[in-house]
Amino acid sequence: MPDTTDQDAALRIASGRKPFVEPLRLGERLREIRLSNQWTLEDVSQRTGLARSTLSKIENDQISPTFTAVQKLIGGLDIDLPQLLSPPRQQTRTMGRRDLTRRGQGDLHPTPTYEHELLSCELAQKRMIPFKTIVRARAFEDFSEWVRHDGEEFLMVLEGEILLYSEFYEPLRLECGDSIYFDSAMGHALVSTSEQDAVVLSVCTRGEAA
Amino acid sequence: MPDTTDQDAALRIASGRKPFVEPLRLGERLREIRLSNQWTLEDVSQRTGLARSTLSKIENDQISPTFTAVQKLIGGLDIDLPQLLSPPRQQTRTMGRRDLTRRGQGDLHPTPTYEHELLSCELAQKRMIPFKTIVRARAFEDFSEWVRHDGEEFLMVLEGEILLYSEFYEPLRLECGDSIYFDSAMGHALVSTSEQDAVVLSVCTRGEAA
DNA sequence: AAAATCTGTTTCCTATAGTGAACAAAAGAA
DNA sequence: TTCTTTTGTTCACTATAGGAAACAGATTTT
Repeated sequence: MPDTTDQDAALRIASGRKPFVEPLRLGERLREIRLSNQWTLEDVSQRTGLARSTLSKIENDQISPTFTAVQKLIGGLDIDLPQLLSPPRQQTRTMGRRDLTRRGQGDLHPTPTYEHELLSCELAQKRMIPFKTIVRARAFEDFSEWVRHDGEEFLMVLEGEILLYSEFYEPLRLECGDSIYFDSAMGHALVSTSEQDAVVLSVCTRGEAA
Repeated sequence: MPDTTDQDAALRIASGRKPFVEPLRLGERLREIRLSNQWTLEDVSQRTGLARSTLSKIENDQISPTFTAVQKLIGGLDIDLPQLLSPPRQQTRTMGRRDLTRRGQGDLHPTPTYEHELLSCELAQKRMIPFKTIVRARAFEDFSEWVRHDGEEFLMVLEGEILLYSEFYEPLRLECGDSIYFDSAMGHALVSTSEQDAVVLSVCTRGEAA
């Protein structure tokens, strides 16, 4: 055995890393999730493909689920593993915030091509950025280059009609009520094709998932 | 089963979460960690308390380790679980995806109180879930309990007029064009107050920040 | 009320994860 | 070379996880 081991052990202890993993009451957590969604064991069974009995045993810590079982769990319950393992539910579960924006009362940010109206802009630390945009541009040439930003964007046409130019696709005609979801790192640009300027509602993601 | 469940189910389906979890080459990852530390199977056995043979089988994907085994692994190797599971760091910097939904062409998911039309539901693994909802409910009593789900929600009234009931606030009247952003873990419920059923556009966040 | 349906638990049984020993291949040590 | 020692894999066996069905308690129906 190489010396590495001892040294690593020493470092590990020195680092103050918890030498033991806490019990991790997985069963407890599972039941918590199940009940909070008001699911019965049968429901969860349907979702995960695991037998009722198995689920019962897991919840009562009578068995230690196989990793494949855990995968079925997180898949079926549509949660991710950290969520399943983080019983510390006291996680400053930010909840209760609210930000109202009356029609036309958003923050205006005009540009040559667009006129943005930022919605819900009093709320910081949010994971989505909603805004209403009046599309002034009338031709693709109005843009000096692609609009491009990290994350994803959802967009619905509220008024008028637009042409969505994008880096990897042919231009797409969108009419009132149509919507589209796309990766906003892909270059994109909107132009109005209707008589009056078109109006679209957009929502972008912000920040980055780990 | 309360309405909550239906909506959650709808959202889950809409989210396009892959029904199966990918292989998750845990064995490969384990070997990677082991070799990078220049440990032998015996070393790891010492550290984790698992048998050499067991470790070998895990590395070769011949067995699916028990959750207790996984705990021994992360404890003994002094790593945390995400570390053990995040070898697929090749995270395709997804860009270029696109999903168009023409007006009225979304997936319908009716419930007693709402009629959801899921938008952009062909795209899996997205960070937002957009949907258009016809609000059928006419009174708060139509709900058996609060609608509630993790994450945040943005909402804009497209047609009609609604009353937004929420757990921590007084009911709020929203008219066409008004929008609001709130933590959706806070109980909430919408009712139409206009002649015809109101229509709102909602976007929810999904997934969990680590 | 009884009957029928659900809930969660428990009882088998089988499928499989985990262990120790045997194994073959490689690496030193003589 | 030959004899050890150490590597990883494979075998045989035991321990245990997972599933079908039976179970009892609660709830709903009739």
